[in-house]
Amino acid sequence: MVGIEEVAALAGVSTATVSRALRGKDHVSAKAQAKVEDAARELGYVASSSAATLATGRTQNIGVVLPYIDRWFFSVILEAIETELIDHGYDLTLYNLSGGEKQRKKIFDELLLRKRVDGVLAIAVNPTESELANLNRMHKPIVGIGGPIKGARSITMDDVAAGKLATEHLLSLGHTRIGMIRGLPNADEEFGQPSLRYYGYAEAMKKAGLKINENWVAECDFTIPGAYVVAKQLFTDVRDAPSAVFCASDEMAFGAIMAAKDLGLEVPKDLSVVGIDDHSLSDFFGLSTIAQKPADQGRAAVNTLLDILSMPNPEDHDNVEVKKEWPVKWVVRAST
Amino acid sequence: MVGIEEVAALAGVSTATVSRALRGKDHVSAKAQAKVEDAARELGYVASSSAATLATGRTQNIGVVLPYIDRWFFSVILEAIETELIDHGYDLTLYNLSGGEKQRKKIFDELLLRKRVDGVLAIAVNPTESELANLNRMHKPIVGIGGPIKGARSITMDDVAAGKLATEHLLSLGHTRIGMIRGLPNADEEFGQPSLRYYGYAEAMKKAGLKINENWVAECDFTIPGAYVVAKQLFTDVRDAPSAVFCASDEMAFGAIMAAKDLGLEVPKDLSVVGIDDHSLSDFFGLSTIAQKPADQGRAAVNTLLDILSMPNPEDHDNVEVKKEWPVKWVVRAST
DNA sequence: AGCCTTGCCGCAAACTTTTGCAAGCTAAGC
DNA sequence: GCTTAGCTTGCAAAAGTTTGCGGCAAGGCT
Repeated sequence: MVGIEEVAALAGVSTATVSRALRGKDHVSAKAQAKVEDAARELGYVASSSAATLATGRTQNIGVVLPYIDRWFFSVILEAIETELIDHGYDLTLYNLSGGEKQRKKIFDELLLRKRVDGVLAIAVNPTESELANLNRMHKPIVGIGGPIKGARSITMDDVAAGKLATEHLLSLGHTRIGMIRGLPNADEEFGQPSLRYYGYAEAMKKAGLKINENWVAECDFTIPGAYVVAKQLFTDVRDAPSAVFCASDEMAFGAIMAAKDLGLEVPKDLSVVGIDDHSLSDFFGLSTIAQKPADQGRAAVNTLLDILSMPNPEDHDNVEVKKEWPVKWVVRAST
Repeated sequence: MVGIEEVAALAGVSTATVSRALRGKDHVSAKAQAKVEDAARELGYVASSSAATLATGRTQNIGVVLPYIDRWFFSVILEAIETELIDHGYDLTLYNLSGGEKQRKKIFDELLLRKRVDGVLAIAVNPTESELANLNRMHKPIVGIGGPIKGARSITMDDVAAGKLATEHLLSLGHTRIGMIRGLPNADEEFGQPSLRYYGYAEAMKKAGLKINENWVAECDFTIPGAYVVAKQLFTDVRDAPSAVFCASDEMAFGAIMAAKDLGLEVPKDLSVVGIDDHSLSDFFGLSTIAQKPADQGRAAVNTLLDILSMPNPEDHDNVEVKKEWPVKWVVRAST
């Protein structure tokens, strides 16, 4: 293949000058610059990134670790991260944890340490202490999204506060018969979001002096069909049904709204529904919800990580703010 | 950082032996093997992939190019590809084309050519001749999914046949008043799926001796809300509404089903609906559809690409079957 | 005219691993 | 005991780029 030497020969300069010219470094005269650019274009030269990595120690590549891709939150965030990284001249290599414990071990103990990435973005993944120690040893900074990583920077919303906020919104509308559709507590979410959002709900109810009716709290996975089934049960109990329901995610709320419709209930006349996420379909369903803007979170995480990487000496890394609490925003629509 | 020399020193062998032992190559005695493994473990050594790439010319990394991530077809396929690649010891680096023409040029003319990937998987992306020529020049094989790439291997379903099949299903049920919700013809899909599926519909109608009623063909984007709006119009025209509708995608079909419900129509009594995809929610909606199994397509594409890469001399690459027509499968549920 | 400064450029080392080749060792066969 | 075959091992070159350092040229100043 055509290497830097061929370009140097054609341009009549040394490889050092070619390297400097092509990366826009100082100390290259305008005419040398032009000659090199012409030669490179003519030969169709592009530098080998492995050789560049070897020489510089920088890969210009970020590893992204996440448990799912085919879910709203994750795919939105991934798309945003990818675009932001490309804009900054970085590549993205993807590690999906869906392959179980063995695969996770391989990813953390080998793949991320092989000088293939400069840093790591962990989305809703909580590294163990030893995983974190390994990354530290290799000077690979990590930034978390969707859950606070102990000892690392992370961008994450306060799930308890969000649950509380959503519930208080319903309370402020005068509701007292408030139910909740929450995630399965044993779901393999690494940070226990299913429970956190429930705690917020419980807290708000308690503060308002209301007791929680256990018949009004249902558990299911974070999907439309899951919520549809439990919601139908929840609303069927005519003599004692909630007048409002807080769903731990927007997709659950969609299921709840569809269930209500199928039972002949009108939203919000007979039933108010709120969710958390501001999913792309929430507008369509007229769902009042708490926006967590995953794309913005993703971009913020990228920039935090790139800030860390731009610090020349690793000991400065700790000067970066350890935890950014992500602001959430109310979006009130027709469902309340 | 700890390199291969430290390991060699600790194990009391040469770096050559360390390299061979750690990669399970022949000609290493059992005791040397053990010593090396112990030393490597003790030092926490993992080989630098850039140095390995430089020496071998193989990156063990595949570039995946796609236009969207946050869409059902793409996220499902991506998840499947990632898992399959990891299983085969490959990494995946992701290139998202959402950044416009400039970004696309950068990706094809630089990023993919830098010896950072061994091959390319293009999902619903149709490379130009010059993009393809560049990849060829660099001996980077490419395999396409979701559309036939001229001059390269691809895994793709026959969209015309699928459209025909779906329409014939409705015909076989006795329907004659068959409408279609199709994609916008100017949508920036690279292979014109929106039109292809319509052609299949048109063909089937013609074959059955039926004329297409232009009032029964609506255009919208490939989303639930988009289809909901046009479906509502389609079904409202009481004196002359279709009795069945073929939707170019399952998500459109969901929108159509919801619109029908909101108009008080019963599916399938008053209206039959079919889609294409077998989306994860299709079961929930009881939608009859044509399954295209994107995860299987993704895995098949990975294996095709890896087959090509395993051939020692590039001229053999052409012996790989040029185009695999992907089989589609009927899934009949309650909507017809 | 000579000296100094400034700016440009090239030499060569360095980054870390893989692998062809040759050499060394062991064991078996005569 | 010697030869030979065959396995194991080490040496050193090679992969392609970046970059510190020193050299050189040109231009300005005295």
